[in-house]
Amino acid sequence: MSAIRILSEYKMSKTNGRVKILEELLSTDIALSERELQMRLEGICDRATIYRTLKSLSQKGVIHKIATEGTVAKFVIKKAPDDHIHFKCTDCGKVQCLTGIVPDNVRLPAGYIKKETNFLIIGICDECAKVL
Amino acid sequence: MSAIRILSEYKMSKTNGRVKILEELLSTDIALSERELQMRLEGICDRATIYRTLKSLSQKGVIHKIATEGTVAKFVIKKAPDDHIHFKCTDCGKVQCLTGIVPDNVRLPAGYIKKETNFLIIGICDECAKVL
DNA sequence: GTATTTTTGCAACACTGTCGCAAAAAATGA
DNA sequence: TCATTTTTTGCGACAGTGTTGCAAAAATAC
Repeated sequence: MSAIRILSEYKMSKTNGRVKILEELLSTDIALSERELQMRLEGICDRATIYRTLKSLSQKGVIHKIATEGTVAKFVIKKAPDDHIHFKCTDCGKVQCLTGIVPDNVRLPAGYIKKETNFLIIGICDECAKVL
Repeated sequence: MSAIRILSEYKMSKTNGRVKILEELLSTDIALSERELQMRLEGICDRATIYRTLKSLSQKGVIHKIATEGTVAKFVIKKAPDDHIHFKCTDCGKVQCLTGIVPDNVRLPAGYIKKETNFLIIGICDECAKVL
């Protein structure tokens, strides 16, 4: 799916900034923060624009917002099914989707309604563990 | 377990602020942010003290730091086993532990090392769902 | 191509969390 | 108990995140 096609689908104007932000997100499996996006885009657009775009895209369900233990939120394209797990490496700092691992047994108690999940495991990724 | 006893156990000085913060956390199942603690403590101590106390307590494993989708971290006394799930209600904003629900099937891929988990389900809690 | 709608960039802002440092409080130990 | 040592506090300053109002600019509609 191309950036432009996604924007069309959700009836969002195809501005330069949005296209570039989406292309950047589409090009990686690693979750990016606003700041990391800004670095990669080399000032193609303003901070506020990036925040606004990320907000729209996550409200429309195109990307997933991940709360990590720090202060910053990170964002990834939604490819995997909804209840998958994210992994944050304390060594290299990368946040990635762990596709294929869906936690079972997460039935909520009676009366609770699920809207969304945010499952994060913090530890050391395979790459960094090799070097240890 | 009393606040003072916990502080003794971890060899932390028993200052007024720390005792009150811990008592507040012990008195509820709902996760609180620094801000919410400050409101409840009515200025008994400084912002910085609350942050420092929360940091120490979570490093020692007395409380659990929960990253919610917003910017703020929330904290609860650790009662339940480590891998339990937290629930955030979008209606009343409360974050609570869901004891008794431990997700199965969360084996990490080869090479990954788990340190900590942060499982959050976002939705509507039983109390708020009743009123809908 | 012009009119309308949407989005941008900028600046300002509120808020979270951290830190250094001097003053204050708690622990130590005779 | 009181003096000494150690730890913690409060304050102010700070860096970073995310949001917002508004005029200018860009994209869409006709």
